[in-house]
This record gives sequence, C-alpha cells and structure tokens, in this order.
Amino acid sequence: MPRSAFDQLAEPVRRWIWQQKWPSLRDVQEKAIPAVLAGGDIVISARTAAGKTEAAFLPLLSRIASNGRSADGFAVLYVSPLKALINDQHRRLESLCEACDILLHKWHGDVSEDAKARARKRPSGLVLITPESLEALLVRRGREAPRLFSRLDAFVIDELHAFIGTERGMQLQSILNRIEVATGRERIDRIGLSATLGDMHLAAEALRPGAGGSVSIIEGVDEGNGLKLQIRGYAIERPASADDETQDGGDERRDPFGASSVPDRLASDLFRFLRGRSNLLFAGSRVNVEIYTDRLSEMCRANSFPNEFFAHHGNLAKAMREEVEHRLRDDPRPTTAVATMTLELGIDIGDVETVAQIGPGFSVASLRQRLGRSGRRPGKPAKLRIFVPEPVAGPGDHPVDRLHLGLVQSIAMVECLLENWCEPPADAGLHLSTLIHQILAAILQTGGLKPASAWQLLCGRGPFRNVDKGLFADLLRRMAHPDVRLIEQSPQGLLMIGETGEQIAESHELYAVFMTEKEYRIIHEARVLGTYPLSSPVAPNETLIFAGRRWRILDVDDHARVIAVQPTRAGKPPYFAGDGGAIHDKIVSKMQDILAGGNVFTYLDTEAVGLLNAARSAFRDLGLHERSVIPHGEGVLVFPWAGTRKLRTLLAALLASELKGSAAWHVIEIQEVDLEGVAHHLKRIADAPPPDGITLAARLAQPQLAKFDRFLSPELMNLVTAKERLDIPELPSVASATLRNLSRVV
DNA sequence: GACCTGCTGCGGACTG
Repeated sequence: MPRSAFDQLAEPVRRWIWQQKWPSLRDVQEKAIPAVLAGGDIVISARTAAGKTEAAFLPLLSRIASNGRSADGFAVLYVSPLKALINDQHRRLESLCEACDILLHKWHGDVSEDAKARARKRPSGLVLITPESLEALLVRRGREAPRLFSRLDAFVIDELHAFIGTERGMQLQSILNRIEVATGRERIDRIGLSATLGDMHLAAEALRPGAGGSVSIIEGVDEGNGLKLQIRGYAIERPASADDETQDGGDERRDPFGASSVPDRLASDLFRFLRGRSNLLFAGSRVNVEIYTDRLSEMCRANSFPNEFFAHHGNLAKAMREEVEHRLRDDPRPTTAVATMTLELGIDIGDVETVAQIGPGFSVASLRQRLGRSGRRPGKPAKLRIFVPEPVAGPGDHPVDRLHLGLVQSIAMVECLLENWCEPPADAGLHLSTLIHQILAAILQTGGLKPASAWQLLCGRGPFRNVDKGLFADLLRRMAHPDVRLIEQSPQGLLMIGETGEQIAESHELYAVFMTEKEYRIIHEARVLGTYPLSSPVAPNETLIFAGRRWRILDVDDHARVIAVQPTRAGKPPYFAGDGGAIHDKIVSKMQDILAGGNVFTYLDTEAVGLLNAARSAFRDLGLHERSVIPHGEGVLVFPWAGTRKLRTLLAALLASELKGSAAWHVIEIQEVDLEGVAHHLKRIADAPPPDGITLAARLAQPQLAKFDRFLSPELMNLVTAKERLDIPELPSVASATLRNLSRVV
C-alpha cells in the first residue's frame, strides 16, 4: 500500500485529525503535505474554504513537533492582511496547536501589550501577525530580531494574491528579506496561500522575488459544481432634465444611473431574484451600496416583510459589518449583503445562493473571487447574475452611449472568466514611496547603515529590483535635502534618522505604507455607525443615507470629528471620493471583437441581446468596423481599444502635440481638429521612437497617490508617473494600431 | 470610473 499523506504526519497531528472525524483529507491537503514536509518555498492555491490553512499547517506542525519544543525563538510566522482573518485562524488552529503542545500567539493592534510582551519574553511556537505589527516589532526591537527569529522554520503568507503588486506587498517582501538578513539565514522557507490566479508563476515570483522559478506550485482541484450564469440588460430611458427633483441638480444630469437612483425595473428584479434566500450583491461603490440597500429595504417594508438587505463596506463600523457576516454565516433567516469588495477576501461567511453584481466591475480577478462565494455545497452550482443598466440614447446624445460599453465590457469580462484568464498583477512599479519607508525602517531597525549596504539590503537582495544604485543615491539625496530632512549622514558615513524622520518614527504613521484619509465618526446615540470623509462637508439638519438607513444630522463636531445623527424618513446618498482604476488591455480589445463580431452569447437575457444588437449596429453606423478614429461635432473621437494606461499615455502624447481633448471611458475626444489633423499627429507618434517618459509625465497632474510621495522631488515624481501610470514603450504601436485604415479616409 | 487594509512603550501605583 502506498504511503499516504496522512501517514507522513506526526503522531499528535494524526490523532487530532482522527478526533475531527474528517471523512478524508481534501485534494489540496493530500498534495501539499508531502511538499511542505520536504521543505522549500511553496505556493498553495485553491478556492476559498478548500482547506488551504490546514494544508499548510498540518505538515508544518509535524515538522516543528519533531524538532521538539523550545523557547529560544518562534517556529512559524504567519502573516495575514486582515486582523479579522487572524482572529478566524486563531480559532481554527487553537485545538490543533494544543494537541501538538505548541504555543499559538495572536499578534495585532487589538491584542494586549501584555500578551505580546509575554510572547516576546519566551519566544516559541506559532505567531499570527499583520505586516504592520511585524514592522513595528522590527523597528522598535530590531536588536531582538536575531533572538526572536533565528530558529524560524517557515513564513506562511495568507491571501498572497492580495499582496501582489501593491505597496503593502512590497513592504511585506522587504520585511521577510530583512528578517532573513538580520538572522544571517540565506533563506527561510516561505509558504504562500493564494486564490487560484490565471498564471501562478506570478504568485511564485511574488513569494520569492527574483527566484520565482524555484518555488513549487500546488493547485487544488476545484471541487466546484459548475456555473449558472446570466447577464441581464436594462434599457433605461433618460429622465428629462425638467423632471429633475433635486435642488442642486447638476450631478444628476451628468450621471443619471450612478449616484442618484435605482431604476424601477432593475429594483423589482433584484427584489424578486434575491429576497427569501442568502446572497451577495456587489454594487460597485460605497454610494451604490447605500442606494441599493436603502431601496431594497424600503421594498421589504412596503411589502410588510422583515428586512433582509444589509449594507457592507469599508466605512461601516466593524461591529456593524460583523453583524452582517454573522447573520450570513450562522442565522437561518434569509440575508443579502449588499457589498463592495469587503466581502471578496477570505472572511468566513459560509455559502450563498447567488452572487449578483451591478455593472461590469473592474477586473476579472475580482469577478472570480466573488464567484467563489457561491456553489460550495455538494450538488449546488455557483450562480452569478450581472445586472447592467444602459441608458437608451436619443437623437443628439453622445455616440459613445449608443455602444452600450457597460454591457459589452460585462460580456468581455465573462468571456475572460470562462477562458480561465485573469489579470496578471502589475510589476513595473518603482514604489519609491514605500522605498522611502523601508529606508527609514531599516535605519531604525539597525541603528544606522551605510548607503551601499542599504541598497544591497533593499534593492540588490530585497524586492526593490527596479531601483538601481544611481536612482537610490538620488532618493537618498532627496531624503537628506534641507527641505525634507528625513535622514542625515553621520561623519562615518552612516545613514541616520533626520528631524522629519524622527517625527514620523514617533507617530503611528511609521507602520502602514498605504495612504488613508482623515474621517469623521458617525454616531447614533452611543453607537458608532461608521466613518465619513472629512473632505465631504455636511451640516446639521442635512439628511443622509448610511448603513442602508436614513438619518438626519443633529450636530457636527469638527474638533472631535464626530457627526451625531438620528433616524428620519428622508435621506440623500453619501459622498465618497474615489481614485479611478485601470482596466486591462485584453478586456478592452475583447470589447472591440465583441462589437465587430457576430457571436451569440447564450447567457444574455432578451433585453441584453437587444442592447448588444443595437450596439453592434451603432458600431457599423459610426464606421468603427473600418477605422478607430471618427468625426464627431467639431472634433474627432479616438478609440485605441486598449487598457487604461495606454489610453492615458496616448492622450498625453496627443495633448503634447498641442491638441485639445480629454479621455472618457475607453474613448479619447479631441476638439477642434479634423480626421486629417489627427492622422498626421498619430502618424508622427507611431513613426517616432518612444518619447522621453519624464517629459511627457511632467505635463500631467501629479497626484500624490502613495503615502510618502509628498517627500519626492518633482523630478522623482515624474519618474514614478512615467513608470507606474503611463505605458511609454508601447506608445508607438498603440498609435499605429489606432491609425490603421485611417489613411483610406483621409 | 473604485475598493481595501493597519498602528508604541513604560514603570510605578494600586488592589485583592
């Protein structure tokens, strides 16, 4: 008989599995156990709730158990992006660790200082920690790092996909590297737990930057039960502006289907499909979450049903979000959470009947994560319904409205999902903001280091691979500049913390690398409902929809940053600012194929089919089947059929040619020019080598998107914009593709 | 035309 995975586990681990009365090990666990026991870097990927945690920890605890228990260092460091996930995992691992006589420590901002001090005093066993708490530990107690971590057997990174390509991911990679260097270990095993992405080699590279090829990849077989899928279209008449009920009007006309209301037919369909079961409704933005929750709750009340629709987004108080999660997971009453991406990550909410979504969303990766929330019970397929409202254009409306790009993008994204493709994470970034942070952290951890060893630590061996020695020196000079004073250099040449650096080091600002906005707290009686951005002014007596309910503002205390509210009958949607995202090239190019082609998509409802046919006719009427630039009014419309970064780059290049225009959703509109004029400029851009990106970036607004961007010089900021927000190398080929067939016309 | 995440340290006084 072959030796099964189970037999390879340590005796106390096997005994614990017996006690759980599991019928068998899951597929991903069978595969992961021998791999983890053998050692090395591993990515374990499977859908949410497929047993990834146990797949890593059953063999890891077997490894530690055979090493014997000691108190001279932690054995495993588990890093999670969410405190809530640490609390979940602590509950799941408690009895297993107890059975193995291995200590288990929770370590994040809500854990008492006392518990952390005890763990530090006699370091042993498993630590479940956030990147920020780990950063705090290194920065505040850098000299203890060798004692705490020299005996580490492995790092476990949960939700690895959530870290890839982000500032926080760069910080985490840097921290892991700093620990390896501080303990004098060449490499400590890294085990990443990830959702299944299109190309798992990118996850491997994220786990071990520069050596992704040496990482083993374990993919759990999807035990799913198939997919039931529908896209529903809603042709929505534009409200005549004379009927506009709101006093402050302007926004309403610009965005009739966004922030103001839910079209009646859409509302009644949502109510019909969702009520009476447990579902997730992804509404796209926090404002939409509020509007849809309010509307659906009102429909419950109007029909004398108890409410079963609840809001869930990042500005709602944790306690309120947890009530919704708890009701979904443990309460038999039907519950629909109307949510933003807060319910995409691995928080345990059990299985839902249907995943519904308003509009196309922003990425296929996100769509896939959402879908994994449904169809987990045996014999029950995952169900996805996408509801797409489309304005029906009348004469005189903008031609782009006739293309129904929301519906076409929804189809493109579903096609990508069915092809098993999803967006690879971006990796071209310089991440200078986070590098500034890591330079400060490394100085604090070590007490001071030479510029050459700082470069080697962070860029040579560490994750900031795109920063060469010259750029690193520029950055250090900027950090030491008299206007900035983040660092200074000692007579011996050591980098030391400067005056501004001191101020940051003394505050909470030091630990997290992502940007946050200052906010008011919204309070009803003694209860905190959530937070509201300071940048959005509100006044007493104003009404507000928040947490899916209607309130009147009693008082605004700007000093204490508190808004007091009481329930009321009327309310208007809240205001949250957003950043705007970037859609991938492949999706936009597929949109062009869908509009130009004649494929039938069986998952469309009748109304969506009608809208798609109308869009395809408009595509031909406008001549877009033959060329990508068409006349419009006094100017032209340019359709590069490329993703957001390329679109933005082409616009910047055209503006640099002294043209006037702007970019909207997938389209560039240029004013006061004819086809011939635009063709001339496109041809020049297509025939020239890629321009100097820094000069092009200097023409753009430079929003400080990352936390420490405010310390960068204009030159360094232009460099960041050129690398991270534009796509300079591809500009000539984008221009040339856009130009294709235009010569026949002019 | 967006969304999400996180967070010191210390010693001495007091209580049971």
